[in-house]
This record gives sequence, C-alpha cells and structure tokens, in this order.
Amino acid sequence: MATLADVARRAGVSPATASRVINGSSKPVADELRERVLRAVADLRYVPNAHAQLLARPQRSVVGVIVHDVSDPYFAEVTRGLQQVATERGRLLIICNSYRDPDRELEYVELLRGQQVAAIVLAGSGYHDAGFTSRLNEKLAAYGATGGRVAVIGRHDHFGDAVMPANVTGGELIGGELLRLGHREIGVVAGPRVLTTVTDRLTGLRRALAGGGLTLPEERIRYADFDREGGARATADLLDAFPGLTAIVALNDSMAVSALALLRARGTRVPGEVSVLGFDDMPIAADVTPALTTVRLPLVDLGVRAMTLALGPAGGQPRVETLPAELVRRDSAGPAPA
Amino acid sequence: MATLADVARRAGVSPATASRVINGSSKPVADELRERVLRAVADLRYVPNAHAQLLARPQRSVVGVIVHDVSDPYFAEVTRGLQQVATERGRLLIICNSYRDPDRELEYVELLRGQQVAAIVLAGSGYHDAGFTSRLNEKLAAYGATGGRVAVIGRHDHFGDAVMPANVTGGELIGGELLRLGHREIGVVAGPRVLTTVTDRLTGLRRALAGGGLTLPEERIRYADFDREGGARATADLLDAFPGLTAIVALNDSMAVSALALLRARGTRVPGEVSVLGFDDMPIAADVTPALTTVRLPLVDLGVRAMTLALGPAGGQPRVETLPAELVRRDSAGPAPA
DNA sequence: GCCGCGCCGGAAAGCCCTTGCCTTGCCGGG
DNA sequence: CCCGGCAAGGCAAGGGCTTTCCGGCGCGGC
Repeated sequence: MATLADVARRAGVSPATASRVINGSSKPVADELRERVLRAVADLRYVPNAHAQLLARPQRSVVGVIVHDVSDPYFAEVTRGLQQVATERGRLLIICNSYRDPDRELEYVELLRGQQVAAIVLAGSGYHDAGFTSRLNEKLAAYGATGGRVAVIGRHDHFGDAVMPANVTGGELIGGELLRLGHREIGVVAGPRVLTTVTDRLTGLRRALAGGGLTLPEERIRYADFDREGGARATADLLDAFPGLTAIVALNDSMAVSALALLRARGTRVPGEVSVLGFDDMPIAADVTPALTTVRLPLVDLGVRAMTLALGPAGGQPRVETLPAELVRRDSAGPAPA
Repeated sequence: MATLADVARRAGVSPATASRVINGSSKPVADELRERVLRAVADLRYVPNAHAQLLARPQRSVVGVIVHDVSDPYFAEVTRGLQQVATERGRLLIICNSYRDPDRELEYVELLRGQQVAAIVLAGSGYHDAGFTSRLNEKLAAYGATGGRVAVIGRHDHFGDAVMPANVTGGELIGGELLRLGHREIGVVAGPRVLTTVTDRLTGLRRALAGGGLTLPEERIRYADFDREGGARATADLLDAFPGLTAIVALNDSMAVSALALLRARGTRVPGEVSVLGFDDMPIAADVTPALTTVRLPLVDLGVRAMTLALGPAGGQPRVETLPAELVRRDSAGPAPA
C-alpha cells in the first residue's frame, strides 16, 4: 500500500503538506504544490490508512451495533433506521450479530471498545439473567466512563440511553382485541422465556385478559425459538394439546406467519375457526393470506431514535424514550366461533 | 481510555512485558509479573486499541462486505452465509449497504481499503454501465495489487474470485415450467433493467420460451424497483395493460409476494386464473398463500462460498464458481386455464 | 535600507502498540 | 574460579498519520 510518505516523496513535498492537502486543512497551501500532491495521490491510488488516522486524531467516527441477527426481519428493519441516521451523519457502522448468545454480546462490547467506536448501540431483547446483565452493564459503564456513548433498544435497566418499544402496551392491545372478539380459548406461541421482550408482551396480554376475567394458564403458552421453525413447532404442540382453541397469539410475526401456514396445512380456516394474531408488523404481515392482524411497532423509528440519541450530545441523565404500539386489524382475526 | 503504558506502570513492568502477557506471547514471563499485569488489566478495564495493534502488526483480520441492503431478505440470507464463515475463522465483518447506488459502492471500496481489510466481498447484481464497471474494477485491482483479496457474488467480469448464482439457468427453469403448464400469455414483473441479474434471468426465460416457439415482447415486461412496492406497481400496470395474462413471472420473490397480494385484492384466483412464479426462494416463499412456486438459489451457500474464497489462499487464477438453481414447485403455478 | 509581519512549508513530536535485539543475572560445567 | 549459555525483562524502533511549532522568505511600511 502506498503511504503518505510515498505521496509526499513523489510530489516533492513534506508529509505535512501532503496531509494538509489531502484533508483539506484550513492551512493554506500554494496551488502548485496542491496540484502536485493531488496528482501523486491519483497516480499511487493512495488511500489514507484509517487506523493510523484514528491513532493520530482524537476524533472517533465509527459506531458499533450489536443485534441478535441482521437477517431476522425485525432487526433488518431496526438496522435500516440505524443505518439511515448513521449515513446522514457520515458515520460508518460495524454490525455484529450476537445470535442471541449473551457471551457473544459481551465479547462484542469489548471488541467494539477496542475499535474505539464513538458509540455502541445494543438492539434487541434483554435477558432474565442478573449475572449476565450486571456483567454487561459493568462493561458498558467502563466504556461510558471513557467517553463512549451507549444506546440500547428494548432493554430495561441498562447503562446508557434507551429506546423502548411498548411491548407491554402491545400485549394489552392484543388482549383487548381478543376480548372484544369474544375469544376465551386462547393459546400463545411465545419466544424464549428468558427474553424480557417475551415476558413483557405476555405481561400486557395477561393484564388485558384479566380485565375481562380471563386467566392465561402457563400450559397454554409454548416457548420456542423466536423464528419460523420455532413458531411451527410451538403451534403444532399447542393445537394438539388444546384442540378447542379459538385464538392463537404469536409473540412475533415470524411465528405468526408459520402458525398461519400450519393451520392452512391442517385445513383449519383462519379466522373462521381459529384467529391468529401477530406482533411487530413486519413488512410481510400485510402480504400473507389472510393478512395478519398484528401490533405495529415502529421498527425503523426505533433504530432512528436510538442512533440519534447515540450520536447526539451526551445528556447528563440517561434518556429513555418509549415508542408506541398500535393495533393493526387485518384479516387473520375474527369473532370467536359460536 | 487506559493504555498499555498505564497497565505497565500500574503493574510495575515495561510495556513490552505487559504486551507479552496480554497477547500470550511465546516469550516466557515469570508468574508473578504475569499476575501483576493481569490484575492491572482487570483493574483498569484495559482493552487494547485495535487500531494501534493493526498498525503495529502486519496481520489484517477484518473483512469488508458491500451489499445492496442487508435488510432485503436476499442479502440477509447471503450475509448469513458470509457471517458464518467469517465467525468460524475469527474474522470481524464490516457490512456496508450501497442501496444500489453505484457511487456509494465505489466509495465503500475506498473506505474499506482505508480500513486495511483483509478482503472485500461485493455481493449483488452488477450494472450495465461500462464506465462504472471499469472504475470499480480499477479500484478493486488497485486493492488487489497490494495484497487485498476480492470476491464478488453475482457479478460478471470483475476483478477477483467470483461466485455466480445460475440466473440464466433459473430463467430457463421458469420458462420450461411455463411451457409445460401450457401458458402462452405471459407477463414479467422485473427489477431495474440496469441490473445484470435482471437481464440474465430474462435471457434464460426468453431462451426457454423460444424453445417452445414463444417470444416475450418487451411491452410485456415491466421494470420497477426490485422490492415489494415495485412489484405491486409493476403487477398492476401489467394486469391493466394485458387483462388476458395467464401467468406472471416475478424476477424475485419480494415482487412475487406482492403480486400475489395484489391478485388476491382484485379477487383473481391463483393459480386458477393466473399463475405466479417467483425467483430466489426466500424463506417467506413457503409461507405465503398460495405457497410460491419459485426458483431456489442457494443464498446462504453463495455467501459461504464467497467468504471461503476470499479467506482462502490467493489463487493465481481468479476462480469462478457457479451454484445451481433449482425449480421448486409449490402451489402458485398451475396449468393455463383453457 | 531595514525591520517586522504574514504566509507557507517542513521538522518532529506524538497517538498506542508490537517485537527484534540487547542487557542483566543466574546457573552449571570445565 | 571463570566463562558460556540461557532465561527473563526492557529499550527502542518502527507502523502511518496529524498537528504544533518553528523557520525562511518576500513584501510593505517607515
């Protein structure tokens, strides 16, 4: 790789001058020298070594993002929001997938710290695991103590600014809708119980149902991986155990979509015999048949807000923003059969 | 941030010794000193500055990835394959979204070069734009000349190793299926015509249809953005212009899914009145109703192979691998109505 | 004609880390 | 007893870049 020294030599100037030309320093440089430097840059295909620059400048510009999995539609949307703001402000993103492995999350925080990132955005559900949570917090705090900015999406009680989707409220919306439609035999297809997102959504759901005098026994909840395969399995289990169900609540849309597919395969009419309700309102929700009734979470906005907080001025207090959930009625939920 | 010097000072050793302990150098260090260093590291929450390390060591470890958009399911899958191999080999990925903007692609190549990445993987269709292509090649070659590895996915005629999905063959498979089912009134919902992926798929399709004595007039092809919105618009256009169509070929599954949704909204039976065929076999393809007949491209494998090439030994010759396409018959395509 | 000032360019000091090479101190063998 | 050899640790030289500070030159003013 050509170095600045090479450029300077070829242009017949000092490295200092070359640097000034290349970086558009405010210090004036005579036109002729500037010209020579630029030509040398082009000739040598010189690109500054970003690491050396980072070492020499105090200023940090890259932002680290830790998500469960970018290829999961939920995070794909959130990431789009993050990207959007980052790009606007000329920041490069390093995206890390934790694949829902807490240890990997911890490692990535270290790694990003080592990369001297300007901020870390941690997206995705927290875990019911006090040990992990405190270790993570400890690491984030260490990072924050040296000027790093932290923003989390959808995690309670963490160091740094936070953006929270209204998971509890969303659960309540689902519950309210079920009551309104007269369902009493309800099953839940849930993600891993260790995720706070899952328990939050359940909390809301239970609360709303309780308002209608219904309880949700634990055996009517099936916990599985938070994706299509998990959804298919959990739905099958649930249906086999409780043939009389009139409504299935899936705690995310991926699971809801596979529940729909399974019901269809079994020849069960939706929503005639069984209603299906999802959560998240992923893009696909509107395109499946029947179109999915679900709770919309402003996924892209979640990312936008989080990145905005992370790149904004460091507030004295950690800020918490909650983004609202909204019920989207489509075709997959109807009145309970008589 | 604590530096190595801080650690050394606190442990009462030289930076050299501290470095050796931290990096597990083969050089022996007495247990007591080692102990002191490790404690200092823990006390100070020291994390090595990755940039300084990179400067001091010759070895490069990060890999850069340029895709159109990670949140697009196609690239989400490809990226998953890339990640998988990268993680296995302990490589960090920098993922950049070009959003199908050629200029941004060019910029990202520069940027990644500046980051001293060990390899660059460029995923996603090329463009019919000779000027751009040669500029890109020039940049990639400059990078390759200084020891950088390059792998492209789905682009012809580019510097570096390549992994090609069988787009032409896939098009032929679709064409063959259409002939088999007796369709003669065919419309195509296509992505931007500037993408080589789009023209390749069309080429295959046309070739197969020609084998059955059919031609595909240009006005039966609607070019739009390669996503759901584009698909909806193009499908509507096509249907309005040619009410007699019995089959719609969408050149990717996102477009096919929205075509399905649109037909449903219009009350058209699929495949009774109109058949719909997709391309890519994204995860969602099996879950929509009716389940999508499509061409499976081994998306994850595309990523796996590309990353394997990029991280493997530098071959003298650029290597090109083609991964096969496969027709997946589901429920959205049936015999042409009589 | 001289001084001083402003403008421009360069020398060099870092930024933080790794590592080749040297020093020191100790042991054992001759 | 001396020396060679080895183990253990430190010195210092980079690696590529930015930026402060300084010096030289040319010009204008007195």
